[in-house]
Amino acid sequence: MPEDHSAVPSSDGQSLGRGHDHGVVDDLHVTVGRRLRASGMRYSRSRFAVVEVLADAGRPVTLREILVVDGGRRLAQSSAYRNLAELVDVGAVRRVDAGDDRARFELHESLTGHHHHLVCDVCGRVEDFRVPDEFERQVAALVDVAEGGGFRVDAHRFDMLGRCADCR
Amino acid sequence: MPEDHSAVPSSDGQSLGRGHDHGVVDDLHVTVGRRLRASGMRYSRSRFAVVEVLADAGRPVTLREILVVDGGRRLAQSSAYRNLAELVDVGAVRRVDAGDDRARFELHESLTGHHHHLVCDVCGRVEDFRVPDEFERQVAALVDVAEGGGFRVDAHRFDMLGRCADCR
DNA sequence: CTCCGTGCAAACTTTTTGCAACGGG
DNA sequence: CCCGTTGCAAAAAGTTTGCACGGAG
Repeated sequence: MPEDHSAVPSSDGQSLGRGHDHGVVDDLHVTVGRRLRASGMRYSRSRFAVVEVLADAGRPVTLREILVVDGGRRLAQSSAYRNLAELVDVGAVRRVDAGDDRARFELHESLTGHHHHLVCDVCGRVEDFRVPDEFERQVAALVDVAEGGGFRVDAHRFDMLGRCADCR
Repeated sequence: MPEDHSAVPSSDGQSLGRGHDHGVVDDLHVTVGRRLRASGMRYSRSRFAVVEVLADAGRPVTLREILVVDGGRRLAQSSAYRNLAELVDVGAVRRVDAGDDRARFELHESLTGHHHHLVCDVCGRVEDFRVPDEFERQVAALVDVAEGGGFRVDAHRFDMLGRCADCR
């Protein structure tokens, strides 16, 4: 199921930053490969390419954007869907709901850090948005309230919806 | 576009509570009827039935749940989709994303009051969840941050994802 | 009488599945 | 060689649209 903000499903609790100069990307692939192999899967060229696209984008991307991977080589739709589902399963990718009909995907928070989203209602573009710790502490308090009511909270999502700078 | 937490699109800024004993439901229909007519539409039997289902549920419901309206009378799928789209347009209904493939709908916040959701990853059920004002004040602060970055915030959504009491 | 609203069926879009061929280890 | 992975095509699922009929105003 999509929208998983939970802790790392794998056992290698590594958390990688994004946007750094070097090394980090290698770590990313090492980590993803490890998680796949831990579930008996290979880190194939297609999967690698998918992860590259997600890492380069730095924001949730639609399936269509992912299809053009590996510098023009076109990945079969079915393979893309399968790869993404597998990457979601091993906790390397997260599915993001933007309110429209298109599925969007981003690297799992265990790889990029916890964040939220700004969703443009016009063009559908989704940008990452990090919030102060104080806010997350408030969220934690709400989690307690919900759990007191018998609901087991695994994750949360907080999105702002509106118009991005390009569409206003 | 779904997920509209914004202010009342219509001009009759009425806000109705839910779960009260009587009168309120009538007000609900009066308000919805007014908003439809303001856009040149009728409050037909089908639309009335759809609103009834949403009001009775008190939580976001799937299209399938809406199809069985009016005590067994089955509404055509196309009509349901059309009615819902129209009700969304006039600000009487809001579309809710639960992460699965099924569309869900609830009465607009201008009719039920601002709230958030508990989404069960297992059965897909969505429950309403109200949060303290203090939290919303924090949200307002974050809205300012986002707008400072050039993003015009129309609404926000905050959902907790996990397992409901029945599925844990 | 004039439109709006409805049902039915067909069309569309997005996602999933079956199957044979491919290829890494 | 074995078995995970891929591409292609077909199938499914959900949503939208075209069209003619029926009913409200």
